Amino acid sequence: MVKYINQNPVLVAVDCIIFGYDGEHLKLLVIKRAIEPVKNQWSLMGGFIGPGEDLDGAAKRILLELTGLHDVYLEQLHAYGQPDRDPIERTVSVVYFALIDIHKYSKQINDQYHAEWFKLKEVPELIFDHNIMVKAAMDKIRYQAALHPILFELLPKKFTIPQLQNLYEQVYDSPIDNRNFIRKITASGLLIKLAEKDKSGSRRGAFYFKLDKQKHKAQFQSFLNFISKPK
Amino acid sequence: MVKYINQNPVLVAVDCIIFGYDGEHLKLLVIKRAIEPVKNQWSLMGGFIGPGEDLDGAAKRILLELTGLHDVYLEQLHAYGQPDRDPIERTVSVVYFALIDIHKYSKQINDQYHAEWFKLKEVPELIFDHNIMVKAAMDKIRYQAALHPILFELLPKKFTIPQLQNLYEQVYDSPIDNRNFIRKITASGLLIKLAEKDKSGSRRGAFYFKLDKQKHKAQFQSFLNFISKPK
DNA sequence: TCAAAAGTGTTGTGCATACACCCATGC
DNA sequence: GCATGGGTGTATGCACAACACTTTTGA
Repeated sequence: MVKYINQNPVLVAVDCIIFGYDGEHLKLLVIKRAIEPVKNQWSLMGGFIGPGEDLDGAAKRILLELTGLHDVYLEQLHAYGQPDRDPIERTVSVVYFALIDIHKYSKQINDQYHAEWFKLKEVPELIFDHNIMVKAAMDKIRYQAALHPILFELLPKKFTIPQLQNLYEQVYDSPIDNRNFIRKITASGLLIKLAEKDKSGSRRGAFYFKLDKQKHKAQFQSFLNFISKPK
Repeated sequence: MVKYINQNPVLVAVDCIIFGYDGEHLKLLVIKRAIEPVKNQWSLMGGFIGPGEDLDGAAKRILLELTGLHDVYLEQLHAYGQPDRDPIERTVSVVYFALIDIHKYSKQINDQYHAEWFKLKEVPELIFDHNIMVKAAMDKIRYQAALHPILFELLPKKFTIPQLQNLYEQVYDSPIDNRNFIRKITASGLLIKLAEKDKSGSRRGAFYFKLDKQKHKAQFQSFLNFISKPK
């Protein structure tokens, strides 16, 4: 079989930055690395691409392995290729980020990885360039969420407006005026009010809403301006 | 030296999508591929990453080889990893797009590649998945240009408002109201009017402007809304 | 004087912001 | 009855879109 001559093959890994939201805090799922080097240090979940597997496929596989979840919101973030980013062997990493409904994740699925959720502000030191990747992912999510309704991917089927608002406040790490917030959200027409209330957070209870999936899909590409523009 | 076991190294290439604007049309620079397979077919300019070279570095090198230009606007677009995208050998391609001032490009620089500029609408069939990459790059540029002043990268130091407007019209393939356009542009404060006029396009002549580089840098990250929102 | 492109203002509308109080309920 | 969080309305200003005519000047 013919090959390109004089080229150095390298390893290609896919790493996944997995975000979740428990109703209070935005969280990141990281694992204790199982192999040398830096075994047992905190790391993003990742793996090498298999033969016959494309990048998206590898990301889905890795996510499935760790979380047991299919059909997750997954987006390619960036490729990292510093020659020395992995001290053992040259490895180019293609990084994806995922937004999952944390309630669908069950710790039992795969305990071999010693996975743990950390609040975003309390994420420990990660191996290699993984901290940089996480920062880039947060920047991208803030950018995207300001224009497109991606944060719903983090919520369960039923959620309340206060939960949603808190999520935005977590992502942007700043308070939001709730009258204006509600107006924007309702104006977008993305939510369907349910009869049921969540009474866990207050005496009065907050109405549950669900996402109008048709509209969500239809409006995903248009610019929605959920977030006040920074002056 | 220790290595990861049981992994298949693959080739990693960097391909560059190079845009230029000649004052009339948005154009793409492609080359006639020099090596088998599909030798002599139209292709993006690319190359394999060298040892000791990171991805951005490889992109810069490739761009320099073809155009002779340093300090070009260059942005990573996406990584492509379909197992069979290159029929010879598994190759993951990390794609960058570049916006250059076409006047700085001189064909003499490097004629071995048989490079040619094509109007965007007349780009020929390219090898492998390169057409898909170009489409993705255009989508991204439209997205970016609607919010951030990136298109100035395509213009020479001195340019006229009609040129600039035509560039936006090329990118979005639709006419723009020039009163509203001028208002937005001047309101942004990004342009500095020069005394000189370009008399080549009309009897009356159009004033040259240059970019206020301070403001351009400062405002690059903020949302500018240059383009009317699609309803 | 005419053709061809450059340049210029106004108005209406909708959207974003700022801001403070009442509501419902369980204890 | 009171404490806690949920929910609601209005006034103001700004930014955008729609729209047509005058200016300049070389031929």
